[in-house]
Amino acid sequence: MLNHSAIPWAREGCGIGMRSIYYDIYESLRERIEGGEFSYQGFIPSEAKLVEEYQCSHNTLRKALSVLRLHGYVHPIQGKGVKVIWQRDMHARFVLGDIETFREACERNNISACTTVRSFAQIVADVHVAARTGFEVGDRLYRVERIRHMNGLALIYDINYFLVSAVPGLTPTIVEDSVYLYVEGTLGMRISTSKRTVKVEHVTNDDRTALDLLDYSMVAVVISKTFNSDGVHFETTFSRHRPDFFTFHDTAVRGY
Amino acid sequence: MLNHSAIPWAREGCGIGMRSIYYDIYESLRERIEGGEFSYQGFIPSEAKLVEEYQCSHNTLRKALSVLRLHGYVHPIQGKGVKVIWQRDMHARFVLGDIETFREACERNNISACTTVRSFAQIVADVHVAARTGFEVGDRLYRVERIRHMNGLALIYDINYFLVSAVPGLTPTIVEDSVYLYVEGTLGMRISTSKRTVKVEHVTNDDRTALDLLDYSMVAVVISKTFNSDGVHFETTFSRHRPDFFTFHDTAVRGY
DNA sequence: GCCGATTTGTCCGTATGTATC
DNA sequence: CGATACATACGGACAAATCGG
Repeated sequence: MLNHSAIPWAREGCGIGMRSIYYDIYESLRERIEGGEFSYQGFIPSEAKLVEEYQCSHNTLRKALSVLRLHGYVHPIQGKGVKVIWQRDMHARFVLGDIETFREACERNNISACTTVRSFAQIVADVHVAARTGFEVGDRLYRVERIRHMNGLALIYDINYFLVSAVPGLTPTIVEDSVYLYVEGTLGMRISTSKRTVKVEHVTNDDRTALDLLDYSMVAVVISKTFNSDGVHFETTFSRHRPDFFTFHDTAVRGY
Repeated sequence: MLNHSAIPWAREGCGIGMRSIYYDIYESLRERIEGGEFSYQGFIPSEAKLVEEYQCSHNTLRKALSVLRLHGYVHPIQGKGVKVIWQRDMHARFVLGDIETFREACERNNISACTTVRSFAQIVADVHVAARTGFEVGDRLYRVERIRHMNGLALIYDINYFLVSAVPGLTPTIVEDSVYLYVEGTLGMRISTSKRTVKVEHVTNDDRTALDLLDYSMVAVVISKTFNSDGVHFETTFSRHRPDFFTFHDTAVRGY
């Protein structure tokens, strides 16, 4: 079964899964919606019925519903019911945000993907780096450049900065595989919040040499600042995408 | 006082405000964080203390905290406390997403802003329009083109599609002022969920004539599908931004 | 290493308000 | 008006994580 989430740490097999009643109910209802049991613009059963069905409390079910709402699956209407507003997205070539990661999208489309490490170094943040990354001047950082390939095309150019004190023992080999597997698996670190910013920038000389850019003169840039379970900002990543392979999804909900 | 939210319907003066205890507490804590009472990486008072202070229940306070968390203000750590992870963003010229709208950003920077209507028409969705907007073939739609100016520069080119049955009586005059004021004020419609997609596209001939593009060859495009309080998809908007005046913010939280 | 105090996380049951039909 | 359904709020209970003695 698929886990539709672009947030790296939300993938299956990473870290400890969300074992809680409300999350299980959320996943169950999500699958029932995606499976077509409840159709677009239709209503799911009432809270009372679902409480009976899942044998849980009112509050627990409401928590599950609130997560469904935040992810854009349903829309509750006071006095009427909870309406389904999710539709399958037909023609998204490459989706970031709520949907899936680079690797997941590749797997789903049966596209061969691989990652190569362009550079790996330990640095100390100077004024310039600190301003760009949000770290403090003097912080020791790993600086990693990686290139994501799809079907032999270099399409994403990632520049990561990791706080050494939070992610000790990082190596080029680990980085070529999966940093999150190392961070959550070996180090046992939990990751929680990610603040992301999307911009559009002119291509740099590095972009030109790193990516298969055709004649594109600009790239989509996702700047992601990630916090671990201690609330420490331990990573900043600049993800530079060729425009035609870039899509970013987001759901905004009133009152949340 | 400022309401920092880019989601149009979350602005002050639109519709009925969020009058609830948990939301008042959320706003209070947000202001205390932004005001510097609690500093970055510091802890806010414990749940028990805040329950005492705000004279509310455990659960109500937790709801306020969950909203703070979803907005990227705090990070709770089990057994320790709730850590502040919000920092003031220094050098964002123009921010979309969680922060503010075009109009708000202009007001904040003391920049004169205005909107001009480029075209206004009623159409019936054909196969092409339906596929692009998510409406059904045959739906009657208002199609509106507007240009947002800052300091005399045409920087954003908005193409809106409104469902006529949901937003009857729309006129060019209303559209030049504020659609949301009309929709929420006059029609009394509540707006709830907005699904947004960010892409980067080549400039079109329309972009060239509508915007002051300098030598940019691409634009940032925000495609926004908005649902009203009945869960009906009533608007799709394509917002085409000059790249250097475009920033999109987002906060992703594990378990939500 | 253990224990107890503190703090957050989850869950339950209940009551009341508000909107829809 | 009453029945239904979602929204908010309260209070209590226990689990899990952290920290200090």
